[in-house]
Amino acid sequence: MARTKQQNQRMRDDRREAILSGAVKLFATRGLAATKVADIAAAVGMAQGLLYHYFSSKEDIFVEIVRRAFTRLNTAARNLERAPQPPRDKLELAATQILKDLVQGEDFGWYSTLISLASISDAVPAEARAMIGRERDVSYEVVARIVRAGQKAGTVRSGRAEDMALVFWNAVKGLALQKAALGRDFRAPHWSALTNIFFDGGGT
Amino acid sequence: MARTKQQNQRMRDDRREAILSGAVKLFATRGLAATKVADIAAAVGMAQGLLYHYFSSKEDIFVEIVRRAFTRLNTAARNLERAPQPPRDKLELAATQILKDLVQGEDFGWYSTLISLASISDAVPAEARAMIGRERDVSYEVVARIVRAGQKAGTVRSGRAEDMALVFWNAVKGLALQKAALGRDFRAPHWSALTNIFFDGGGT
DNA sequence: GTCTATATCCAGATAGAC
DNA sequence: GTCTATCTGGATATAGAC
Repeated sequence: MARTKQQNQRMRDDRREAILSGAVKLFATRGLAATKVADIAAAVGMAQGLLYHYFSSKEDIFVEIVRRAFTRLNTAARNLERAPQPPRDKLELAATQILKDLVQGEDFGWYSTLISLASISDAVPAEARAMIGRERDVSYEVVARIVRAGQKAGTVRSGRAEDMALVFWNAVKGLALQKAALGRDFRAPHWSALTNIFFDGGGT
Repeated sequence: MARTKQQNQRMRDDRREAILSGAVKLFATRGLAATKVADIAAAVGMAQGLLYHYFSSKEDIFVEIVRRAFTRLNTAARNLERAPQPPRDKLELAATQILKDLVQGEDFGWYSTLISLASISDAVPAEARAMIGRERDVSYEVVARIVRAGQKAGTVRSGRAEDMALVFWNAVKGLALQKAALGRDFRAPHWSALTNIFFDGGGT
């Protein structure tokens, strides 16, 4: 008997999913322009033309991935903010978690890298640019608020909270790029080298 | 009377120079693939075809710029290492100088961004890849050595020197990307947010 | 040295058979 | 839904006049 509408929709979604997740790494390592739709098709194992049954263009795929990247990153940031720990522990948790994701080759590094690339390029679809403009600051602000709370509690060093958040996220961004460049040769720093930005005292 | 060989060579070099410096910003903001030679020609104000009298291909221009980027960056790093200041002052000097270059829109940010992009992309000329492999570590090692000297002198916090160098340069790399993305909207952090990586105590 | 015009190639997107 | 074959546009690189 025929499949239901829901099942068909589900299969279609799964296929779109496969395309998206195959394309992330390609876009992150080569950029939008240098990634050929033939490469994406090869990565997911389908014919080139078939991609166009799921997405209307290469740029469409790209925009969808940028959307997804921000959704995940900003959701993670907001979850961190709502977590029960005291501010200092939240910052340590963020650092250790990010570093762990990075060495384990989870999505985080690819998404971060993709956003970094998309942010600087003029050669990116307008819709992606607009999204970046809207979502860009969320995670910076989350960390800055945690820092301020920690300063009030006396567990985070003094100084401009925004600046610390800026340096922290940019260090993370840089490390994600580094990981993308070096692959398995990447050696992550100890988490304390990152939290040094926030805390006095105690080395490794 | 006719120009001398030297004069002709000089004029040719100047022209090459103009092409290179026009192309840096384009490559850094759009990447190799998305930068058209027509864009470069427009930026320097010459006809598209004329570029090929000075460089044999777009990739050739790219490789030359990567070479130049490393030359400048690594020279600056080595000069820092040889400077007369004590280690702690060298690290402060590096942070303040880099941040100053970044806000003033000097070359540093573009070169840094270009190397970041070129490092992750598989879609880059083999010669550039090879150069990156050779030159990549120089500035990390310089900073790590300064950190170790500072630790010996008791002016830099304890912890793995390599990790601090890694976090420092990746924060710088991230900030350069941020500057590339935001342009004149970029607000640099206070230098102390960067040197927090190395030093205990005293916020801004 | 500099330009305009063009050959050539390659990649995105489409058509149409199965 | 999936494939192969093809159309089409655009960008690199070259040719050739001035």
